[in-house]
Parts: sequence; C-alpha cells; structure tokens
Amino acid sequence: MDDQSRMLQTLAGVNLAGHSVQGGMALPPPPHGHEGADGDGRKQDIGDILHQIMTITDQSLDEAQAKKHALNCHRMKPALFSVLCEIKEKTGLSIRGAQEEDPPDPQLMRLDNMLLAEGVSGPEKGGGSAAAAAAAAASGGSSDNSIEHSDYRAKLTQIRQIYHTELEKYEQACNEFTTHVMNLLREQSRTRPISPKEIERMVGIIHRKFSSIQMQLKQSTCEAVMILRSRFLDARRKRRNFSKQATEILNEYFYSHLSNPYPSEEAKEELAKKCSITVSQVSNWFGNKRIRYKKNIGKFQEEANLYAAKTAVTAAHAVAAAVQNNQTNSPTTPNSGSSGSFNLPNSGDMFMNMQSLNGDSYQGSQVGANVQSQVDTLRHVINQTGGYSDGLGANSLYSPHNLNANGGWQDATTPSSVTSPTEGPGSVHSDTSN
DNA sequence: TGAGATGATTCCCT
DNA sequence: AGGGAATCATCTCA
Repeated sequence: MDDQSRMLQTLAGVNLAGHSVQGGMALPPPPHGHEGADGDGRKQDIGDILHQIMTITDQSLDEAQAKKHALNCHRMKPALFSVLCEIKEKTGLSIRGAQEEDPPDPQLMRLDNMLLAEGVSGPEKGGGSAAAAAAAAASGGSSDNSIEHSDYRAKLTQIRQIYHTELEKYEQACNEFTTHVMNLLREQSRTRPISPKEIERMVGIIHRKFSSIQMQLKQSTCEAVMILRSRFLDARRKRRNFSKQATEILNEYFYSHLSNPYPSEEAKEELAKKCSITVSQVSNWFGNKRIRYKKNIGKFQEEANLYAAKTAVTAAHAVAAAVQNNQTNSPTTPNSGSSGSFNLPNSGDMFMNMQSLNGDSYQGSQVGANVQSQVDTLRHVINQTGGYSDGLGANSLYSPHNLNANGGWQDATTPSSVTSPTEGPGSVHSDTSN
C-alpha cells in the first residue's frame, strides 16, 4: 500500500505538474517560470487526494462512504481518473493489447466446418448427413440396413441435441457472466480508474475464455460424430451372404445370359427387387461372377449344368402350363412345332436374342419370351440327353462358348447372338477361345 | 482353425 | 460411368 501510494503520488506529480497529460485535463498549464509555490501547492493537493484514496480502506464504513462521496464530488476527480486510466492503459494493459486482435483460430474453423458438414451445427438436414446418405446408398435398402441407418440418424440427432443444449448453456452463461462483470466494472469505475475500453477488453477476455470452452465442446462433439460415423461406415464392410434364393435368381440369370452376362439397368433393378438387394449389389455380384467365371470356367461348369437343368425344369412346368393353355384356348401355336430339331446351346441366350431383336426390356418380355425359348430348350435337352444326369448333354448346354479370344464376352448386339436362333442343328458354339 | 467362397472396395482403363 | 482386375474382409464349412 505504501509503495502504491508513493508510486501514484509520483506518477500523479509527474503528469500533472509536468503538463504532459493529454485529454480531459482540467488544469491549465502554469505559465513558464511560475511553477514554484503554485505548482507545489497543487502537487500537495493531488498528493492529499491520492493519499485519501489509498487510505480509504483503513477507515470505517461510514467514514469511508463519506470520504468516497467527498472524493467523487471533488473537482479534481475526473481529471485524476482520466490520468490514472491513461497510465493504466499505457502500462499493464499494453501487454494484453497485443493479444487482442486474434486471427480466427484455424482449428475452430475446422471444427465449425466439420460440424456444419455433418449436420450437427447449422440448419437441420433431416437428421441425416453425407455419411448417412452415402452409407445408406452403399448398404442398400434391406430392413437391417434401414434399421442401422435410422439408428445412425437417431444417434446423430441425439448428438446434435446435446451439442445445441450445451452450446445454449454456454452462451447463456457467457452472457450472464459478461453482464455481471460489466456491471461490476462500471460500478467500480466510480472508485477505480476503469475506462470503457478496459471494460470492453475484459468482455473480450471473457468471450475468449468461453469460446475455448465452446471449442472443447465442439471438439468432443466432432469426436462423437467421428466415432459414430466410423462405426456406421465400418458396418458397410461387414458383409452378409445373400440368401440362397437370391443367389439362385442371380445365377439363373447369369447362366441363362452367359453369352452376355451384362444385365441392363432395368434387369438389374428387377433382379435387385427379386433378390431383396440393391442394384449396386447386383452389379457387384455380376462383376464378381463374370471375373470368377472367366478365371475358372472349369470350376463353374458344374454350376452351369445345374442351372441348365434347373432352367429346363422350370421351363418344363411352363411348357406344360402353356400347352395346357394352348390346347384349351388356341389350336395352333406359332412355335410349338417349329423347333423340334432346334439345337439351342443356351436357352437364356435364346431369350436374350429375342429380347435384342424385339428391343424389349427384361421386365416386359422376359417371362413370355423365356417360356417360349424354354420350350425349345427343354425339347432339345430331353431329346439329346434323355435326362439331366448326362454330363455331356449338360456340357453342351453351358459350354463357355461366349468368351471371345480376348477373354471378353461377345457383345449382346453382335450378330452371333442375334443369329443364334436361326442356326441349324448342332450349332453349339465352339470353345476355341478357352 | 484354415481354406475356400463371397460380397465389397479400390484402382485403373476405356 | 461402367467394367475388369486385384484385393480386402468376412462368412462358411469341413
């Protein structure tokens, strides 16, 4: 206290007596050469005031209050406060001043951007996010996946809610505390040299402190979203084998379109619907199947035969039904008698070729065309092998004749496919390429 | 438990 | 953009 009072007295003496104080000084500078007694008197006056200020805490409350009031009303008070504020500004606060103009924190910006992108901050995006959408697309529309998806959305919404609640709390607390401190400082500015600038600076400090807390909140929110997201995206890799039925449907299509196992978008959609999987899963499946078939045709031969037989059986039923139908409805059938000697290597290819000729889509014409082609196939199979256990016959059905010399499949629109229905008996494609 | 099967992903090419 | 090829990760089964 003594030191402080001495310092203040010295400072006050220098500034006030030395006329170096700028702005708001009520005291006119004394004329040159007349500093002597008058100047000393003023110094003494100010010294007294400062002394009174410094010793005010040693006095009783009433006494202090009275003294405070007296000081507040003192004619020198505004000038003195102004000087003290300026001194304060020039000394202690200059250090803080350097930190004032903080550039926007890049980490905070990153966090903000991420939270915005994830749909945690910013406008509500229906609880979803880019991750959810991407994962939803990747994982397909099966019930399990939609459960996972909704689970993800629910968790993200939860995170979002917590984040906003906490953020609101922080903002409220920040505002309350700022107001409190401002009031306090304003109040104290009556008795302490506190300039509005200093109050402003204090508010800035408070805001920075709170924003650092906010940053922690943002960081932990980001972490939570990342964990959620990684868990969800990891789930994409978790694969489940397709159902036996789905695999059969896909295989049937594959082997019945062996010359061109490239289902159109429509066909993919249809297959996806039938198999309860996504179109992209159908694409994946065909991609994998083509490559694996090509890599090891021998291995798939048995499977091909199996599906040939299966297709034939299916066709047999269809034929039976069709024949029954034709007998009752129409005495003549366009194709019933024309293909007795038809040697079809691949019933589905037949269908495909018809499809190509007709330009029909898979959905629209497949059933009808397939039944028709199966009639011929079945006849051929039965005529040639007398049963399905005959390996030779089966092989003739699904010989890997459709791979060209480059190891690629022939184009569906190439003449070889188109002309195959008109090929004569024994037109089983050669397998020279393999 | 290991090998093979299989769905998914990634990179590259056309 | 779609497909081929390589590869990864997981599932299935003996």
